[in-house]
Amino acid sequence: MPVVTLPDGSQRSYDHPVTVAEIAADIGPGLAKAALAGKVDDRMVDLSHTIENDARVAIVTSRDEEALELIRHDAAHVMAQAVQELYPGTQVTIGPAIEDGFYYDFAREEPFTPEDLQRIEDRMREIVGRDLPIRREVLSRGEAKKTFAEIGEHYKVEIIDAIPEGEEISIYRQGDWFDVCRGPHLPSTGKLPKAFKLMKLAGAYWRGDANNEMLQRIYGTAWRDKKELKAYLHRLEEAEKRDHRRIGKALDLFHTQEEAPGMVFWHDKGWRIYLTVEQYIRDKLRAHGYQEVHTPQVIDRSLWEKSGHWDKFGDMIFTTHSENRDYAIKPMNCPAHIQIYNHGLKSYRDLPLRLAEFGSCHRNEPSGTLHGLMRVRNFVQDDAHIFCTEEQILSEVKAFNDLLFEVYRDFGFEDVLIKLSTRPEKRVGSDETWDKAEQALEDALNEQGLEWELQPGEGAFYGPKIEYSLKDCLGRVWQLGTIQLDFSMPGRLGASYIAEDNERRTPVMLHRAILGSLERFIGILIEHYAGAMPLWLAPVQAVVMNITDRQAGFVNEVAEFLRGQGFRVESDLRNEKIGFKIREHTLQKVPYLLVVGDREVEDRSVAVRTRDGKDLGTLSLESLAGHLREQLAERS
RNA sequence: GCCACUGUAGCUCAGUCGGUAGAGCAACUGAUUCGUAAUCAGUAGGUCGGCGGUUCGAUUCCGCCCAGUGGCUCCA
Repeated sequence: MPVVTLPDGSQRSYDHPVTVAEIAADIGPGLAKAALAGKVDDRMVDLSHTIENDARVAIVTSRDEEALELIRHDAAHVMAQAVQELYPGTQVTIGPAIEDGFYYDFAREEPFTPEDLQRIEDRMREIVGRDLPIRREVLSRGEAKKTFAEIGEHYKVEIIDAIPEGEEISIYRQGDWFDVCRGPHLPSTGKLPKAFKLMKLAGAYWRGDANNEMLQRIYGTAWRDKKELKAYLHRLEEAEKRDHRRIGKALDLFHTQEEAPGMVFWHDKGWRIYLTVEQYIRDKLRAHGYQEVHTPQVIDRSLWEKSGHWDKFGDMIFTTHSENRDYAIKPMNCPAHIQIYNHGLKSYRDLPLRLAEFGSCHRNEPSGTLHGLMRVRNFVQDDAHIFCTEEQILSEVKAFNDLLFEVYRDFGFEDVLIKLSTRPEKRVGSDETWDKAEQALEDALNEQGLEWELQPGEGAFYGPKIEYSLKDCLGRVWQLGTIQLDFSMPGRLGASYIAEDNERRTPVMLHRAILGSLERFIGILIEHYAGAMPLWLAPVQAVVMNITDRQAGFVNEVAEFLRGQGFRVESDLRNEKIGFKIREHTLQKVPYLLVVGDREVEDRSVAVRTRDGKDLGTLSLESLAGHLREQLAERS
């Protein structure tokens, strides 16, 4: 008979199998009322779950983190019930809990409208009000399929078919409505907090396959109480204010327009950031033993046919035509770098050879994927290709990791997601080579104490890779850096070197980028800093402003002095109140606001204020320049 | 590319149940010279994303196209 161990270590023994609900009631009536589910040996179960053997048991209430997933999953069910009540004939498919909420995919001819969302939400509240008991039933595979086939739920039948043999098939019933589901669920719909909101409509392919029909997905968010919901909605609003597209417009950094979809018009201020980033990387690469090269934008189609890109990515390549020749606007730099490598005979003594380029690439990305600076059709990669021997892979990957993290840290990024992708089914190269390569990547990550995630089978056909990603302000993950081994292209394009034993060998090629695309990286930077760039990146580092016309001459003198020291400084001599100017330049996120009145002219100084509203007092020009230099060195 | 939504002044947005449109900020002009987040007054500014259709008349209704947004798929 079961002995139950509670989280505080206390034990209760029962002379009969007990349900989680009974245990909760046994502990106290308050807990019985608050109980939402149970956790038995760390597995979430329904309150009605019966415990027959000794186990560790915890009662899950709305105070527990685990309750969130439960609530969200239930919200999905309640939404599905509401939809089917309101729109008969709609089929349900799947509806999981996700980060911050839930969704459910429906199959229905007619599209849902934003007004429908309000109706559905209202009906959900009504269903919660009905306080329908939620009951679990186990069915045989045949029964389950028959049950859903009878009511015309064909997708559910497919789902049941996909459940592995031997696994229990359970359905959950609330009122007349039911769904196949592993559970667990709340004991009744009345336990679902009314802290949910339907957020948006979207299309989604059945089973995530673009060849399948498109379903209608409704996204919602759900929380333990109204306060949490409100906080979440507030967080979304705040995140929206950091959106790089919005800031890019407000700070006059760049724009895009219809005539050049997916391509960026960089304005003066945005381009200053761009050039600063580029120059920073250029210096780093030089210091780490890279050569910088530059290759043509337009290259004859025959080279892309040889490299294999024409066949594989033909529809993504922009082309142009002249005098009976077809050209590709280069979608990537690697074949061009191999052309440079191939000039002159290479010896093993030349390896590793590292060729870097700020390579402008054009790719005709599908229209639906474009997104501000994050996903564009014309972008510049901080690209480089390292030609080396198999033995050099490990040390090159390690050197790259060091360089990458050094760069990310300088830009203020600490939170990097790392993924290692290994051999896919369709691939080139021997298993032995893949073994060695994958091992080298893994060893490099482990030896450097980095946390990473394995993505088996996700590598390119030509080699395994590591990807480094950051999140944007809305939590969307964007890949920046990558290092990919390539066993295919050097051979295809005839790259070779003479080894120690005088044999001709094919080098391994490592494709690598730290920022990925400068466009995307700057997008991430803008969101990370909400437009308030650190001094070294700020397009305008300081604005000098006068209080009245009397100080105009000295303002110009100050601006000249600072520019002479290499700072990006502007002056604002407009006939406006000082408060007005301060406000404007603060909103423009200028790090230092330098005010000159009669007092400052008198002792040849400036009153220094930061964009955060901090008053640094009155400084002489020399001490101000010194302070700025310090801040630059700290990259703060 | 697929599904849904959106496209009105430089920006943010309102509006027209079909009779050629309005606010705030910005711009311009004038006054003001005022010490740390918005000085006052006036003026000007729009083929209502593009092309077609219905209509006496379309920014408004319908169709197609383009672009953007949110997802899905994709991302060498």
